[in-house]
Amino acid sequence: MLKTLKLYDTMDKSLREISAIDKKSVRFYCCGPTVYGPAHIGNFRTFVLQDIFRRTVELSGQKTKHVRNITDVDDKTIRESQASGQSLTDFTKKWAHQFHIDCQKLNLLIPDIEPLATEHIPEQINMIQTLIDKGLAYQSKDGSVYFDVSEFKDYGRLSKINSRELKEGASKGLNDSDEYGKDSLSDFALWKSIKAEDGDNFWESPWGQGRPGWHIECSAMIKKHLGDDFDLHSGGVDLIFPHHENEIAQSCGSSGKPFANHWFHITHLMVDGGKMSKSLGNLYTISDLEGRGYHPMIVKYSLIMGHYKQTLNFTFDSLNAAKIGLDRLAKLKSELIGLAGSMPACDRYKDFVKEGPVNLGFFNKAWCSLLEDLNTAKALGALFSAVKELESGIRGKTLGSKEAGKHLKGLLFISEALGIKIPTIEEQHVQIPNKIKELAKQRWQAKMNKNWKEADRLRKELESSGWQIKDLKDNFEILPL
RNA sequence: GGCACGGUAGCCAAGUGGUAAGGCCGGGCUCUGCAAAAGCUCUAUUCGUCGGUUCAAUUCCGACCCGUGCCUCCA
Repeated sequence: MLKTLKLYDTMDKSLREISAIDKKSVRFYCCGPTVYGPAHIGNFRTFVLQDIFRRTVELSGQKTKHVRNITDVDDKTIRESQASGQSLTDFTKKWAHQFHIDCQKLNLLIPDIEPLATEHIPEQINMIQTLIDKGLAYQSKDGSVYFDVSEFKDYGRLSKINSRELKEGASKGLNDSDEYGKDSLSDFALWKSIKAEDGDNFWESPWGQGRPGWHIECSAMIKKHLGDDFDLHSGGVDLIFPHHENEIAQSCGSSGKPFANHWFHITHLMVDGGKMSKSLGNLYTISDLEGRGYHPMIVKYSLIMGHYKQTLNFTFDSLNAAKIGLDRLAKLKSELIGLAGSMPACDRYKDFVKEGPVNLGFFNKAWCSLLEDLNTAKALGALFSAVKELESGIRGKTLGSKEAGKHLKGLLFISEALGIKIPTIEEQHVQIPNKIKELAKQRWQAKMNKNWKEADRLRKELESSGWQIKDLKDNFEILPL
């Protein structure tokens, strides 16, 4: 019998089991990126956790339906596309493509559906019309449409904010209520009437030309692809208010039915103990870190070193720790393969989904940690306790071939659950130029002749070319520095 | 001001009403022409501060100090 994932629910403030409402598949929605530039590692912390959520659910034996949108129209995409001289479509396509490349580098599973906001304008208009018909929304003089928060009693339930506090908010003067003519400060835009600076970026609607508000995009896409009520909705903590609160108001308001059954929010990433921001120069993208020599898998590893409900402090020290940790896993994997004689028949994500978490051996504790509120930090701790055991078993030659095979499978299972690709030593092997090989051979000769001076000189020369020599018992290895 | 979360070794980070996972760094030792690698091993009497409850608190309660997030379009 398989165990089920228990996950914290922002709405209930408690751990709840994940199970499909329709008994068939866990339908979940992730607020995806707004494509106006490259996503940074903070964004990816969220996407990585959503990916691990899906993997854990699937590996524990449940099917999923994964929808993650792309927001390809909003103030920023319009502004930036104009600045770049490209059409909104060309511009957002470019950045959506970059996003997909980064996702692939991070070994994220591809969602079943990845809807674009601009391809769901009719659905959004329909929902807005329903809200107007139900008396939950109104049109202002300029043709914009607003949600009337005072008409929706449950408003603030997710974010635990009541309407009075909203009005007393400390974000003085930052709203554009004057510009758009809202009745109340807490009302939010469903449809924004066209403004001069929008250029060609507008759609026809019953209320004139304009474009949808941010929140309605998600509500409409969820309704279309997942239905009125579905299993889980997720995103970064900053989306709790107002984005998700507003989605609830729109969706429940228009359908009269429940919305997401479970809310999963991932806490922000910090850099060197502080907030990430462009102005501080501590906002990193996957490409930035690749440029500094950190493989995306190292970045991914460092993003799961803490529990998702906790702010995680990203530092280069932790990146280096991640790199070394990954190397250690790679070495163990190679050694286990060697001992077992072959890779297990079942070694890919799909195989594991079919087979489930059986015979995890030492890795069982790590898997259980994931089932306990996706505790990746604890899982990593348990993973390395297992690594330690196996390393000592390998050294002491107490680990048999059959045992090695079993543990290898456990290791592969847990790395699939985390979505961490462990390269084998062989896979890590890099092309060594012939010139370097020749120099290394010469150094070995010199060493054999006990010509230490010459051997050291050659090693220095190799090092200055970026290669390191590691002497073994009766031969040597060449490694990149 | 309101709401929420957090402060655990040099760094990152789990955890629990009964006396602190794991990783990185660092130290010692073995090995070694040297170096690296590899192996062995050590590293928080203590969990922001001060009180309270308790046989027992880092873990529960209160106060305070510090940090972080959100408070209308930021993952």
